[in-house]
Amino acid sequence: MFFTTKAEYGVRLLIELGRQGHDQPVSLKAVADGENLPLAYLERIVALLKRADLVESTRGAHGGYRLARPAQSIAMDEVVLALEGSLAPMECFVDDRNDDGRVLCSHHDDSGRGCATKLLWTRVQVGVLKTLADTTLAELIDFQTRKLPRAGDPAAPGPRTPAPA
Amino acid sequence: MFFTTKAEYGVRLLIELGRQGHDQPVSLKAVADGENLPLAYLERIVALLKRADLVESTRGAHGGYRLARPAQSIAMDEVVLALEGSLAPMECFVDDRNDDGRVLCSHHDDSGRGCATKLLWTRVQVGVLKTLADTTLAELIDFQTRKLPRAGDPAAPGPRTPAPA
DNA sequence: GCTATCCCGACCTCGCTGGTAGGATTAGCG
DNA sequence: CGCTAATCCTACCAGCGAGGTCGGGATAGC
Repeated sequence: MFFTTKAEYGVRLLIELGRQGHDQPVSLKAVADGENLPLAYLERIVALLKRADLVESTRGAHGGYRLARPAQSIAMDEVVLALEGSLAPMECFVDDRNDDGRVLCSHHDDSGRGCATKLLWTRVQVGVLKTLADTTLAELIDFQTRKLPRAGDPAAPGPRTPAPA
Repeated sequence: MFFTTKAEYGVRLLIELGRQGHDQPVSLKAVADGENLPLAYLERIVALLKRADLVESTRGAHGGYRLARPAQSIAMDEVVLALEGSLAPMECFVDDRNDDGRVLCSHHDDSGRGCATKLLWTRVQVGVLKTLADTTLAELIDFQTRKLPRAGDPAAPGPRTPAPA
């Protein structure tokens, strides 16, 4: 299991924000109802996105959230990093403070020499980061709206519709 | 955290087996001592590798394990899959039986339509699988022996050595 | 038969995930 | 000026899987 539900819920939240325009904020309750997610949990998730400056909020009645930048310029590596905290494939990748004597991997005690597994995990990590960085939020929004024509829109029967903006 | 210590320990075990020849089996105790890993835990890990036909065992005194195939033909996707069980980036990827009403993701209830996150996770999964499949055990063994000249071998000072073998 | 080794299942502890509870603050609106 | 809808914040909790231990059984060399 690579990612937790934080990433799943957070990405779906961003997609919902992106589907609405930037003109008016969207309340978390609306997203929670629409996506069938627990509201209280969503609150904690959106806080992560706000701290990463991916969304901005408006408090008070009729407040809510909206994207802080256009969806085209939001890459998923930034999103997942904000939601999951890190993308280390192995525990020893998180940081260097392995003060206690536990020998989870030889990356430290070997002092860099001959750690073959680190080569492998690094390759995987770089690949994942690249995959995420190559996917923008706009791409996901487009993928979704292309298939879900906004709940009650008898036109556009097939996936061949040219997306008339 | 993508992978658990099972993958880490299992890969290091395979590397140790590969560094020894195929002529005589290597006991788990030797590996556990050399890599400083808990023996009892290693036993359970090697069982996974054996079930996947990646190693073969010899029981009794002076028994042990050895690679079931040459290291060149062992790709890491097979190894990691055997050790971790699956490589699903998200819980709903594990299998399709989501009988209970939990709404972890919309992949199911949406019946395939409009699930943008699935697009993202699929991309990541495919990328990881490809990265792992492109790395063979022989490559890791080579990387390791090139830097650790078998504990007391003043030749081969730099990484430029042409790996005689 | 002794010992080294593989084999197997039960058990345990701990941290994290996923979520809830309850409130404080802020702002539109009549 | 309240009321209400919303963001914000902190503490709490249950379940589960990771990581490991333990004890014992089977098997083969000497």
